[in-house]
Amino acid sequence: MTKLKDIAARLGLSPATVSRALNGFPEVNEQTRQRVQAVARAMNYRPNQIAQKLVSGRSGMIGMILRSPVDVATDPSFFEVMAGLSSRLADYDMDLVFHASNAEDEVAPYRRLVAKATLDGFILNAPTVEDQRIQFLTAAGVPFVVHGRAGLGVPDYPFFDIDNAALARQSVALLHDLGHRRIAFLNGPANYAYAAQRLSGFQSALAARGLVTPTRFIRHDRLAEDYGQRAAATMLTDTAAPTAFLCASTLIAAGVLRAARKAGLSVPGDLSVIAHDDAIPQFRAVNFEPALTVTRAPIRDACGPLTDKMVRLLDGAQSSDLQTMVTADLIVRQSTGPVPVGQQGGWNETSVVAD
Amino acid sequence: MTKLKDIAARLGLSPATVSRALNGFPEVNEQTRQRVQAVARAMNYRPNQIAQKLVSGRSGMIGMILRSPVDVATDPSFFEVMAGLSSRLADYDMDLVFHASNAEDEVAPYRRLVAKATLDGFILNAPTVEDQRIQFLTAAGVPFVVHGRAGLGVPDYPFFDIDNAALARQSVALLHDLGHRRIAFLNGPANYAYAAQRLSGFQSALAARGLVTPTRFIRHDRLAEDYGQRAAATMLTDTAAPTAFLCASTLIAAGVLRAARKAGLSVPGDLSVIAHDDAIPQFRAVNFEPALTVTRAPIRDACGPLTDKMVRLLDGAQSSDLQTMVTADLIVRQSTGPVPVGQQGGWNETSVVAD
DNA sequence: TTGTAAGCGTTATCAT
DNA sequence: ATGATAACGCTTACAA
Repeated sequence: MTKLKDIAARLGLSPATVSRALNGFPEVNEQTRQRVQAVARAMNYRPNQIAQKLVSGRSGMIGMILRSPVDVATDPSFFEVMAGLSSRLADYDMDLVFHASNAEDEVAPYRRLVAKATLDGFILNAPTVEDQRIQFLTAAGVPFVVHGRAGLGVPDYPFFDIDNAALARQSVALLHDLGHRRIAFLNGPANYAYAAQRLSGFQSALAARGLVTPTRFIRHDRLAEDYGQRAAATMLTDTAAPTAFLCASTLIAAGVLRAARKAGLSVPGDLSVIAHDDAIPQFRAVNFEPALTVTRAPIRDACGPLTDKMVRLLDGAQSSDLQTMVTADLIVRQSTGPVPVGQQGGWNETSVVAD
Repeated sequence: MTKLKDIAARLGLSPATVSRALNGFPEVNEQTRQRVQAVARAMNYRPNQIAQKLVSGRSGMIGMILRSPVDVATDPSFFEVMAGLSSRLADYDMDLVFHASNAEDEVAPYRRLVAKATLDGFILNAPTVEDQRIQFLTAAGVPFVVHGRAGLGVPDYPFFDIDNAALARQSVALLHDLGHRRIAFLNGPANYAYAAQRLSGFQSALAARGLVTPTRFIRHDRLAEDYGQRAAATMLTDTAAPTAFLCASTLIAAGVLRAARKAGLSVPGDLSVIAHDDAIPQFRAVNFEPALTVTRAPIRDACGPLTDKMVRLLDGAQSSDLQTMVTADLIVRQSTGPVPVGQQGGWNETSVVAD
């Protein structure tokens, strides 16, 4: 391993000058800089990050912790996000450190890693409504950035999120404009913040239009195909069955389409289906039969912003300057259409009570 | 952050003594050690890993690189393994650094990270028959440990693997003893070493018993349910259909069971199914209907050994002392039974040629 | 514009 | 049994 001293010796310079030349300090002679850079390249010099870290006080390592059984099952995007983050961090010569927590205590690994003080910060995924990790890290004064956000309002930490409430509202608006009055909602697990946010948007959009959806037509579960199928199958047997389904993911929508097919219902003739699409490569909504109408916000778009926020946070930026909320695109395809004739009636308060 | 100097000052000792006391050097007075440890705990002292690393020349970081689209689809165990490894490494105060490579050049991230010289070594997953990464790291002289192994023989690097050839032989033996003569093999992707090894074991076991399986009954594809279903459905229409299926994973077996059901065949009455079971929580072979006969080797059992090997390798152990091959357990359940009467005939060479 | 020297927090080599 | 002191490879005042 060539070090600063070696290349200094080779050029008859001091290590300090070499360091300055390599790090773009303005005062060094342009000639010397050229020579230094040339020799550095020739000797295949790489700064020793450990040494750099010792003096800078930073480790250049960002932690990301998987909630072990939970995330794998509920968050198919986890991988995608990790891959994106690691490559973005690499642009800053930073690394992503991976750990896993078990169900018993999701905060434990944070406690351990914070105590070791080896990491510069954490990136959190899939926050829950009252996220323990956020509370711990806030109290500990450790820098972190959240992919998503807890609660319904604007929190006081850096985050990147899509406007989940708006996305539900957009979907309801589209369906309502098509004449639908009985809209079911197959949401994600209730403890996740995004699900709470979407539910809130869904409810407020309904209320604004004088609609109502009985609680038996609002479900919370893992983003899986069989959930979609089973829930839809059940709901479609109802005497006042939904004419439209809003799905938390394309996977769930796939299940709904399957249930519709089995029930002999055509989409969008008899039934409209809309979903939120995280644009995960495995499940391309365009390829659905029929092509799926979606709200779309590619999850990989979050990686760049999250990384930038992390870096800026470590450089001392204010949390309030590191908050981004993007709105999802509404892409109308073939799975949504006008409400079938004779199905224009809505649910009413009594059916809510009756539930 | 309390440092060595602080606690030394507090006790009127030198940092050196404190370091020795904390690191269990035999020469320090037992009294002093007690005092030092007490104060260290009281002051909540944590050694600065960066500083330790600078002097030791080690980073304490092990790299693991995901082959981006490929691994996610083909290797559902990747997560499980990463989680296991990270927690085992934590026992040694080491961390797992995650990166992702894209399809274009799977070696690129290794090149980059090796150049940075930040990591102590790499753990490789799912080696292919002629693994580029192994070739590169070997040439570069960088420590690595492989989960699995390339090729059919014993390589010259540290690895932990199951005996894939033996596993295929065990399965064939069981089926053959039950009278089966027409055994199909739904293997994993052909480029993976484990698939090549299993194929080799499969072929040799057949040969040893004077059996033959035409190539159209040996398939290679992703470990997915629909692969199992489609392949089985096709094969079962053959005039000399297989009486038994050997599947590379429980997922594939699930597909085969589905195909059998659709074809009106009972398992194990009309058809026997055996699979290899990596014991991934999502797909519990016991819960299959009927419960699946499997060769079983929990993938998480590899994490401890892999970590130990890595640590010992870094401590200078010989590669040849760091090679483990375990045999899978054969667990006979309800999906295998005697060959149906009238189906005892085997395939012959001509049907191979005819293929 | 460049060099000298101190320091980041440890561990290891000498002394004592 | 303990203490000085010198590393580890780099950055950064401060001097020149």
